[in-house]
Amino acid sequence: MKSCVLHDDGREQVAGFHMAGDLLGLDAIGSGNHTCDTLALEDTEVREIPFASLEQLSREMPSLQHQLHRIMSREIVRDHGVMLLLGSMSAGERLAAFLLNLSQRFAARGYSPSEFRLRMTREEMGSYLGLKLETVSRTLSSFQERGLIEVRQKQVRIVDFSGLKALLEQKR
Amino acid sequence: MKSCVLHDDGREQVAGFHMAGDLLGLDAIGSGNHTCDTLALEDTEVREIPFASLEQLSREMPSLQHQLHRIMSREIVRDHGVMLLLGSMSAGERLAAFLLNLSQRFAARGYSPSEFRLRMTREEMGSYLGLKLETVSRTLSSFQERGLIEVRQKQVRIVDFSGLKALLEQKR
DNA sequence: CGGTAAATTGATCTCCATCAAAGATAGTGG
DNA sequence: CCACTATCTTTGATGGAGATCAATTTACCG
Repeated sequence: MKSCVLHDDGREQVAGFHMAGDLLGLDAIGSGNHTCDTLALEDTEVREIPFASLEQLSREMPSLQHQLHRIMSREIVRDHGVMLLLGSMSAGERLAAFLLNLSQRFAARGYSPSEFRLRMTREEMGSYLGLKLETVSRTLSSFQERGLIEVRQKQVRIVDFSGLKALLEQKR
Repeated sequence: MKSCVLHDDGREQVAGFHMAGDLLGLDAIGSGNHTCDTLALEDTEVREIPFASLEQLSREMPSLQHQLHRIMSREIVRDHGVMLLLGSMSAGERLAAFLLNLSQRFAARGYSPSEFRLRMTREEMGSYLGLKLETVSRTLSSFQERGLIEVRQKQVRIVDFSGLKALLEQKR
């Protein structure tokens, strides 16, 4: 699924992509309404948890309470990572970070870390990474030319993990 | 105060500026260690709240529990706003948004919304906004030429609020 | 009042956005 | 089953916003 924040003026940006098991909607607790729209990119099963019950339960179960706080905290840390990405990385670095992140998350769910199908369009990736779809496409092509990955439309295979990681660590 | 996330490779980015009454450090709950360094930009009084006691107390006081969740949720929403800014706004829009945000926060604390002193350097602003210090300086100068603000080093006076807001709403 | 850090301003360059067009893919209906 | 259409992707050519490099100027502090 993808979550989009939308600006007053109509501009919108993908704030995150979600996979099986992810908890989402935490943004609504503060004000009562959601600041994101979330859209499924493929058939998806969703479980709704009323936040009031979660709060009540977590009062009785300290471990649940703590777990909830961990999840919210992680979301904040994740967002900081994205801010770093958007604020100080080049197109290539952004794509490399994105692919490695996806790879990790697929692996955590028991799928192959090296071969997967992108569920989102180039435009959605670009929106998330602060790039235009053409730049996303070009950068992926260049990765392929350099032997880092193989792309064919939405199908991706990571060939050279350390090469991708090197893209992120070289600067300074 | 300013909070900086630092990347493995040494790059760092300002993740936020804090003012009196702000709660900070929420990023550490997940992993146990802080992913941000926070640095005071002027003499500051800080109160430490052990998170364990906060959790315990909030189990006994549902209103406190809810308040805590609101604060964490707001932090997430705020970060999404910054992501939108970094991902899809021009230098001028970023600066305008930044100044208006500061203005609001000063006003909320009983200070003048139109005249204040920037506590951070141009470089720190730039780091937060994903810009270089020269661009920050140039953009502020251009705002002044256009009669939107008056700047003299760190001292800022907002002359034309609606003009600044218009910068944010024009697109699309 | 000298020394250092910060800010301003100018000149040039680079990366990515933009504009444009051609391929690829999937879904639809005859 | 296949033409037809809409959407997505790739690739090329060009332009522009902001980065980078560089030189002053201004403020701050002991």
